[in-house]
Amino acid sequence: MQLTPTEVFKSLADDTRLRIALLLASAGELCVCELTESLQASQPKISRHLSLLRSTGVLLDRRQGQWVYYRLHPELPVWVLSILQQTLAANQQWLVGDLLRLQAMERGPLNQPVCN
Amino acid sequence: MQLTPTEVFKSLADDTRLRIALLLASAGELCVCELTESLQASQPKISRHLSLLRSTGVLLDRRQGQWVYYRLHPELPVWVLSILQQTLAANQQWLVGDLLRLQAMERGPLNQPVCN
DNA sequence: ACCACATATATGGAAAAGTGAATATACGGG
DNA sequence: CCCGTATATTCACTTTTCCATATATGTGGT
Repeated sequence: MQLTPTEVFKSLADDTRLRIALLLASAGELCVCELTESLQASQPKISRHLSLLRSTGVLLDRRQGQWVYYRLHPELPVWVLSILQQTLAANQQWLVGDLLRLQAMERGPLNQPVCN
Repeated sequence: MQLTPTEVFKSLADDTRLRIALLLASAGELCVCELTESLQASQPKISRHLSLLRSTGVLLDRRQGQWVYYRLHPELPVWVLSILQQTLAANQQWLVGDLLRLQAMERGPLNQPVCN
């Protein structure tokens, strides 16, 4: 994963993608339907942005049953993690709506997401 | 200066602009001709990117005689400064060529730039 | 006033990014 | 095997971004 600085910033230079990355930095792991609900965006839109973040190596996905879970790539360079956390810490207000909608989704048994 | 996280990342999501920002984070203040030489780019190209960074509030300019000096905006939110410094520290290799060309430009008397 | 240099802006075109709508694929359950 | 749900991809389109070239503005020196 040869992630140049410009590639990193390009990856995060979109409202949807930045919110996704910060939500994952905050929550650890989320499935597509949780992100779709939290960000109030169409499913294809979320999926396309996830695909981009995955292909640049920022995110890692994991399929479990019907759901696909995304998280920050565990081998993300430390400085990238660091800027994500700095951005998250300094902009909680900007994310608060998304986080509230996320909390409002109760998880089912076995901690599985409940998607509509 | 209401700088949303997305605006910040968009501002830095270009090779030329990111290099400019990191060079300024490293050197403090540089004039346009120093940036042009350091980045080996055309003057209009540098100027356009500087204009963008200035209009988003990331950079501040100061005219002195024939030269216009740019620096990071002194009222830049701390988290933005922080991510710039993290990015700089972790990617010195990526900038080394630009920095060398910068050093190679001797400044004249009164610490004024020597263009060309 | 003119000239040389530094910097900024305008113009036009090419490439890339972002989007909704439709469709495709994958999985689990009956 | 068929169906419903979750996710991914394709298509057609619009918007944005980036660039090179040309031109304009501003400054200092002669």
